[in-house]
Amino acid sequence: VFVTGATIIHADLDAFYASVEQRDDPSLRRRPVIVGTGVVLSSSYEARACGVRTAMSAARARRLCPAAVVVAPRMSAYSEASRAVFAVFADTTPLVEGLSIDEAFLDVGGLRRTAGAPEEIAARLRRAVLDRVGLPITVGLARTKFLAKVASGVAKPDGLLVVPPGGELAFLHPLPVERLWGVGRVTAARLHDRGIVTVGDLAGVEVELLGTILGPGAGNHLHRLARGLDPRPVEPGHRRASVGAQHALAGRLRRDELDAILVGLVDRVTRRLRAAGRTGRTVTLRLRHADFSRATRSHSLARPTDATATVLVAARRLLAQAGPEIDRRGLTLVGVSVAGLGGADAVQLALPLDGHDPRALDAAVDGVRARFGTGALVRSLRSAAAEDRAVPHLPD
DNA sequence: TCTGGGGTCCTAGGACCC
DNA sequence: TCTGGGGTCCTAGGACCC
Repeated sequence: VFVTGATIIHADLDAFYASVEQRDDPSLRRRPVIVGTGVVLSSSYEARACGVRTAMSAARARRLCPAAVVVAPRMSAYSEASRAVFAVFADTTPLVEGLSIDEAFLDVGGLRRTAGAPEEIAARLRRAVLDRVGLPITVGLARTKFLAKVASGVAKPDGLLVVPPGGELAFLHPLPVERLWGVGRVTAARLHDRGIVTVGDLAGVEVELLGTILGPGAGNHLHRLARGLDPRPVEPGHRRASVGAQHALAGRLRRDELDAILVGLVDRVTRRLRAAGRTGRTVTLRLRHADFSRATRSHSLARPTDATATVLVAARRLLAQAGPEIDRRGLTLVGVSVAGLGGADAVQLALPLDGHDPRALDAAVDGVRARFGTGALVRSLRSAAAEDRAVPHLPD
């Protein structure tokens, strides 16, 4: 058996949005802070002490915590803080896999000679994020991604927890099943019904029985996790697979108001696609009814697109298709997303290079990038590939 | 308790293909 | 005419995550 040390870090900023607010406004420090005026998007640990939780209505949060300061979210400030933190990650190791705006996996194996032991790297990373960005961050260190993630969850806030190799099951088995990544309200209730409360209980259940409770896929997955088995490597360069926007509605709307909202959503999504140099094929309309039931309608285009008009036509058709259901049940949320995204990687692979002067191609590519940015470069490469031309046209 | 906005992954049936 | 075995893609729903 080949035993390796714990080299995978899960780094997770504490109460991210609320911490950015406390960093930027000293009067908020050490006070309960709630971010979000409709529902709670994030809350400081001082607010959590009163029982405030994410996704709770802001009204209830105020009742629980009358002393709290409620602030409107500032998404651009959070994006900027996220970029700064990911820059610290990138200075630590090239093997960074972002999971969301405020968390990532880092593989620090192989850095022992240049950067020291993983424990030292982890401690230094926490200090660097605090010094350079001014935000508290919790780090879990373990042999697998899953265990590192569980460790950071247990160590929060402002903590560092190492799961020593060989000590994985002793760490894992006393924990409640809710700690497992992928066990939410529904799965936890199903497990509790059968007396499965801890991860150790879960590990003791036959995988076949677990399959009958949760379905074979989820049963197999959780059974492996409960025994500490998770071979997934840290994969840098993960790209998002969809781009969406949604809007919650208050009360009944006229048709033209609904269409105006739809246009706004499609515009937001396609702008973001174009800014990222991405295109997508599958347009999905997301609906929530007055009784909070949900529905989706989707359509796959013949070709990927980032064009507002193309996506809007598809979205309007899907909305018309859902019309009768909307009339019956009312509508409280509408969303549009585009998935099946292609990008630079796929385009580069599709470029025909045989028989062409690679220097001329490089010069053209560099020219587009320098003058028009990466997004325009990707689009021109894509159109070149689609028409089987080696050298992309420069955009107007 | 009364529910925002952004995502990921899995399952399952049906159409269609070889 | 009816049929096996293997596969992909599309659509819809649902659980889950931050």
